[in-house]
Amino acid sequence: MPTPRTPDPLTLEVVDLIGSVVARYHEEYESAAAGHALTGAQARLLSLLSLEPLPMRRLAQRLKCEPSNVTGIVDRLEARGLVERRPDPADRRVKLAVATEEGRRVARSLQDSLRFAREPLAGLSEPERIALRDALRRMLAES
Amino acid sequence: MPTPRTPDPLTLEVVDLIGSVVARYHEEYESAAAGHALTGAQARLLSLLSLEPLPMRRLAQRLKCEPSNVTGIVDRLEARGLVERRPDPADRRVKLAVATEEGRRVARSLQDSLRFAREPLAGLSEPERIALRDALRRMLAES
DNA sequence: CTCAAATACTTCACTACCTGAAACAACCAT
DNA sequence: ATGGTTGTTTCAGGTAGTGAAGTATTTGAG
Repeated sequence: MPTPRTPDPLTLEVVDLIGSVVARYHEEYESAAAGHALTGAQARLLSLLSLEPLPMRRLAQRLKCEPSNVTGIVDRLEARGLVERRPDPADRRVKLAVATEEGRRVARSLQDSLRFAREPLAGLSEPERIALRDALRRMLAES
Repeated sequence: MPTPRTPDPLTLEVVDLIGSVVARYHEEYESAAAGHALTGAQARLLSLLSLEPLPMRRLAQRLKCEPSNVTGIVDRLEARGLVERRPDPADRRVKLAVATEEGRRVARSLQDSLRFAREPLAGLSEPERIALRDALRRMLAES
């Protein structure tokens, strides 16, 4: 019901800039993933697992997709020795996906190559970064 | 070669917030597209065509993918009457993809439902929006 | 305790997306 | 004229994603 008619040019420009940031972020993420012979989906899943093991079902929730889809992505990562399936001692229905040593190394290296929004941010002064942080926080607040 | 070791917590938080904005933007874009029975790729292509007809090759460049991929996406949009292929009078090799009347209507409706970064922006004052714009501009400047 | 419902995962069939190679037509420069 | 280049399509092959059906396990109601 809000969504003012005829948004002002300033707002339009900011929306456009955000679109550019999104596009740029994606490009860099995909290319960083490709640099490790991973697809975007594989990279996202592996990053999650580098923090902690997760049941397939939780992975699906985090990735906002169906569990049947996660099966395939984990299959492919498992075939490359980056991830393992382990039984959950507490519930024999669930399988924990856990990153292998190699998987964690790849995930770490991936993070390191994600320089976007680290380099560009270097061009901003501290007060500017604070202002940016606050603006982003407020944009995300109203969900 | 820059990429300072041990980035400060403020920078890390901003990077994280940008990640959230990107995720949110994508969710909303995909769901707006799905609301019109379009996939994300179809929606992006149709949006481009709603501005001007484009040769297949240009579409591939804009979408950053291979021309052979564009063929399929245009095929599916054409099957639904949202896009047409027209010969380019100036060069008989090229085919112009042009949005039909219906296609332009769908594209317009899609834009309207893309309220992200319009609603959230409403929470920011004008000086804040200007600061945000400048920060984004500078982030994108150094490519 | 028992057994029916719910939960976790996988498999299958299907569609979309995406790439790279090969084919074909049309253009263009020599 | 003709050989190289360009624009598009087709094809094979692989990943991503959904939804339905199937199996195993857990849980809860009686």
